[in-house]
This record gives sequence, structure tokens and C-alpha cells, in this order.
Amino acid sequence: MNELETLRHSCAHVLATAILKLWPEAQFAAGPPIATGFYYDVDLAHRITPEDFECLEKEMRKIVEAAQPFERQVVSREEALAMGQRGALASLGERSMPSRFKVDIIEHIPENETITLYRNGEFTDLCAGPHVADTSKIGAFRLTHVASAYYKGDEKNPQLQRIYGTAFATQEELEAYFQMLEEAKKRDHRKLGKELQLFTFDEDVGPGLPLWLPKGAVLIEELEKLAKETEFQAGYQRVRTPHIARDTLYKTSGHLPYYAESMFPPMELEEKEGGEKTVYYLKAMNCPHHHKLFAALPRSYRDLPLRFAEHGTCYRYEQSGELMGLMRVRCMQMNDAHIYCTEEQFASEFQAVNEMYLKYFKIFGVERYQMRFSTHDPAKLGQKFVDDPILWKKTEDMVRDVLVKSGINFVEIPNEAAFYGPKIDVQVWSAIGREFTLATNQVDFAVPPRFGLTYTNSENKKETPLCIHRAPLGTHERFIGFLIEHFAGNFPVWLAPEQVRILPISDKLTSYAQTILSELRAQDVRATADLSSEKIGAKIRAAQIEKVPYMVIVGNREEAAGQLSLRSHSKGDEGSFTKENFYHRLQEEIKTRK
RNA sequence: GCCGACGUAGCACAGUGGUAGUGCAGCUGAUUCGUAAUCAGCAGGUCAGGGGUUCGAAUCCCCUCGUCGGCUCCA
Repeated sequence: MNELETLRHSCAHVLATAILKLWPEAQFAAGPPIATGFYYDVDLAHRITPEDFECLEKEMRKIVEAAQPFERQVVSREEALAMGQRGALASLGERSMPSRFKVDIIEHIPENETITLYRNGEFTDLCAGPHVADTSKIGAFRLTHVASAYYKGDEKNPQLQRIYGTAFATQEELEAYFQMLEEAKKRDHRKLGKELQLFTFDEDVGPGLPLWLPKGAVLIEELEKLAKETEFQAGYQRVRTPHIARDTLYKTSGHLPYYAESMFPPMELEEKEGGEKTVYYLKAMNCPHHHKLFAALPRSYRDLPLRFAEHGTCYRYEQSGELMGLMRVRCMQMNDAHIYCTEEQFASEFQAVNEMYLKYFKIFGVERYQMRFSTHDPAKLGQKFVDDPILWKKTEDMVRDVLVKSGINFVEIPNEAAFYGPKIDVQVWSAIGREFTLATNQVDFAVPPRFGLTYTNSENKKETPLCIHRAPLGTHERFIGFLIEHFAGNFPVWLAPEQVRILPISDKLTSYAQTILSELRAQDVRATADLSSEKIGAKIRAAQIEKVPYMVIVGNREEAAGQLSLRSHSKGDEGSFTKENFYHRLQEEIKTRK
């Protein structure tokens, strides 16, 4: 635990102390520090609401001012349990009810571990520590929100109230944090998406099913253009597959019934005699379709690696409570591709995929990223993971090797792999430091054999290929959600839905404005002209608010000289340009995706 | 799916038992203007939907739908 985490964890104890002052019967579970502060889970008949915060914070402040020292005490398991039974853990003294969550926690502490208690004032808690020296060291804190959480995160356990707060060493840092949150709110893709008319949702269409307005559709098309160029250069071939498939496909892939609850319910057609039904599913992933394309023709080792790419549309029945703007949807279009290769080709193919990720990060100005390399747990072979220890080891070693050699920033997480092979999730941080899980990259050695995929090797023997699933741009939905927040809606010119707006100073300039408009459109520039009778200041204001990267202002002077006056969204007035110079600059910026 | 909060015009919000309001956006007209808001007029709502309590409901109660904050899950 670092210094800040220690401080925040101590603050959680102070929160618990304050809650007990008001509701002595409260039962506490866990109260750890988290990335944004801390929380404490509490079971309490009274529903704590934000209206209670003022009162709680007042109590907390008293405790902080009292500078109560945190005292550590080592106790035996028996002693700890006995105290828990007397209700003396996470409490201000003995109570008639046992401290039941704490007792449960003690029972799950491994035999060889020391059990410690921490006391501040009258409050004693079961806690591994560490803590700050005394409560006055906590600095600045604030309670932020309440939510519910299952005990130990398990749906079968009781739901507790989770009180969230945050704490910093100084008041200034606390205020800076809330200012950052305000900034984040302004950039929220749901808010900007509405304001910039990028996408919408409609009750009659359904939750989690975004409708893309023309401006949002431009973003999608530009991303696809980028992906198509990049993938073409990297030797991918484009394929297209239907949005539905029969249940037999998913039986072969192993997704049914394993994945069934994440899929939309099946469509059952009463077609055959004897009442046997033909069943179709909306596809939740593209891999099985692509595997069928691999199987469609006899394949030789000379054909490998074979790289099938498609912006495949997938449907997943996400739980209603999980849906969140564009970040979590039920209909998504993936920047998907499957690479079929031999074991010998694996390392270089995997390396090339990683390089593609890095190329994209550079284009979008993603400076902070991390790859989470998820591996299997040997104890769960045959249950959570396909039972093939040799291939697990082999593929994991290959992936780790590539990651280490290419100097990519990664962490290894055991027990998180996909059931068919190790996977890599890509976390990126937006310009204001918000974290997103954007893309995935998985090795699959289990499903190709299920589909009986083979190629003929140089010795005329059948062999099963390895498959790499990769989606560097994730899904359109989530990636665009990320880009909106990353750029705060100020998209670079190549991506901007409206690239140039022409603003004539008066009606007399309409025809010159239209000349420029048609010249720009002839060069595939997404331009419009504001021919309203507003004054120039109002037109500029509108264009600024709509975040149009370039404004072209034309008056009598410009018309006479065949020039234009340029104003950029970010830099303001840039002065006079000849039309040709401006067009050249624009084309250059669009082409290089600057 | 679960717990909690919320849902008033395209958007941002006011209205807490007695005739639905403000600002921006929109439409019409006037204005023809040089780098972030010209003026005037008009129009726009089954107060998410349904049921109930009441002489009377945006307001109180119940159900459904949706959104938000979390939990679990994931691109």
C-alpha cells in the first residue's frame, strides 16, 4: 500500500467510526482504498443517502481533529473470533450481535497469517493495515456517493451499502480532483454525443442499440477507411458474413450453452416435418463464421498465414444494468480479424499485430496504454480452461516472449484467460486520464480443432492451424466513445464530421461562398456554408460550439483577391490564405491524419 | 439481473395538490454586418407510459419502460 492508499484506507476507518456514532448497530464488511479514494461496505437497516453525508462528514471531522492514534495489536485467531462473536470488531465496543462479516473474514484468513487489529479512539477493526500514525494525518476528505455491492462480490451473498469517499493529503489536491471530475463530465461521450449530434438511443429501438446520426456515421466510416488501408497493407483480406447463424454453428464452436445467456434468445422456425425446429441465433462473435470461411476451401501451408478481416456486427444480450452509453451496448461492430497460421509463423504474426496497435496509438495520440496479458490457471484445466497443458504453456510462452522482446508495457494476470487460449486486453488512458478497456487480442488453439480446420503441410500431412483473434480498434461503439472523450469532441480534421464551414460576411458573398464550397466538395472535403443572415460573430460562435476544425471567412476583400480568411477551432484567426494554399494544407492534413 | 436515485418542449432547467413556465435551439419577418450571441414576432408539452387515491395530480401511491450511480460481467 502506498502513502496515499494508506491515508485513504485510514479514512475508511474514520468513516466507519462516524457511521457507528450515528448507527451503533452497523455491520461492516470490507473498507479498502481504491483508485479514486476508498469505500466501506456496511449492512444497516437505515438507507444512507447523500443527505446523511453532511452529518457523517461532521462526525469524521471531529475524529480527524481529535488526532486519535492508530494502534496496532496482534491477536490470536481464537481471540479475534471471540471478539467477533461479542460484536467487538468494526464497532465501538461489545454489542449484542456478532460482527458477522468480520467473523467470516477471519475464518477465511490462511492458518499461517498473523491476525492484527487496529484501534482508533473507541473503534476497533480487524485490519491488516498499515495506517497513518493518527487520524489528524488524513488531510482532506469528502464522501461522494452510495451504491450497493454484494458481500465479496457474489450475487448469492447479501447486498450491502457501499459508501464511497475520497481523500488526499491536502485540500488543494482534493479540489483539483473534483475539478478533474467536472472536466470529465464535460467530456462525457453521452453528453457530447448528444450535443454534437453523433448518435442517439430510442426506446422503441431498444436499450443498448445506438442509432448513428450522419455525423457519427462519418466517424465510423473514417475509422473503417483507416482499418481497411492498414489491414490491406498488412496482408489481410476482407470477408463478409451474415448476422445470424444456426445453433449448430455455436454447438460446434462450443459457445452453446456456455455463452448462451450473453446471446439474444434464439429464433425458432417451425420448418420441418415431425415438429423438429430449425434454430437461429444472432451472432455474438464473428469467429465461427470466419472459421467456416477457412474451412470452405482446401488450405495448404503455402496459403498461410491467412488473415480474414471484417467489421462484423455482433449482438450480445448484456444485462440491462450493464449498459452504458456507447461503452457497453448490445449491438456492436468489431474491427475484427482472424489470422490462421502455423506455430512457426505465430511469433511474427503476433508481433505484427502488436505493431498495428502501436501504429493506431500513435495516430490517435494515445500516450498511456497497458496490455493485460491473461493466462490460465493450471488448477482449472478442464473446467474454466481447455484441457491441453502443453499448448497452454507453449502459446503463453510465445506471447510473453513477443511482449518482452518488443518492449511493450504489459502486466501478466493469471486465471483470466479465455477458455480457448491466452488473451491480451488493451487498456488505454484518454487525454484526461480516464481508463478504457478498448481492444482485445486472443490466441486460440482450441476452437480450430473443434471445427476440424486443417491445412496440408509440406510433407503432405494434415495439420491444425493456430488462430489469432485481434481487434485493435475494438468496436466502433466503444472506440468512438473513447475518442469523443479523448479529444473532448475536438476531432482532428481527417476525422471531423464537418471539416470546414464557410462563413460569408453578408448575403452579397453567397455566390463566392458557394464556389469555395463546391471546390472543397470536389476534393472530398466535408464542407458546409452558413448562409444565414446572422452576423459574422454569431456564425463563428455557432461553428466554434459545433467544434468545426476550420472556418473559412469570406468578405469583399477576399472575393476581390480570390482569397479566404482562415480561422481554426483551436488557434483562432490564422489570417489570409490563397484558396490553393489552404486546399493544399487541408489535403495534407487529411492525408497524413495529423 | 440485483440495490438505490431519477424521468417536465430538441437541449439545459424551474414548478411539490388548484389554468404547465424560463433560457437556448427551431420557424417567420426585418437587418447585410469583419473573427464567440442583431432585433421583433410565432410555434412547440397526453409533465416517460399505464393504473389508483382525490372535487381536483407534473406533484401522493402501485406497476411497466427508460436513464444514471454501483455490484457481477465484458469490446
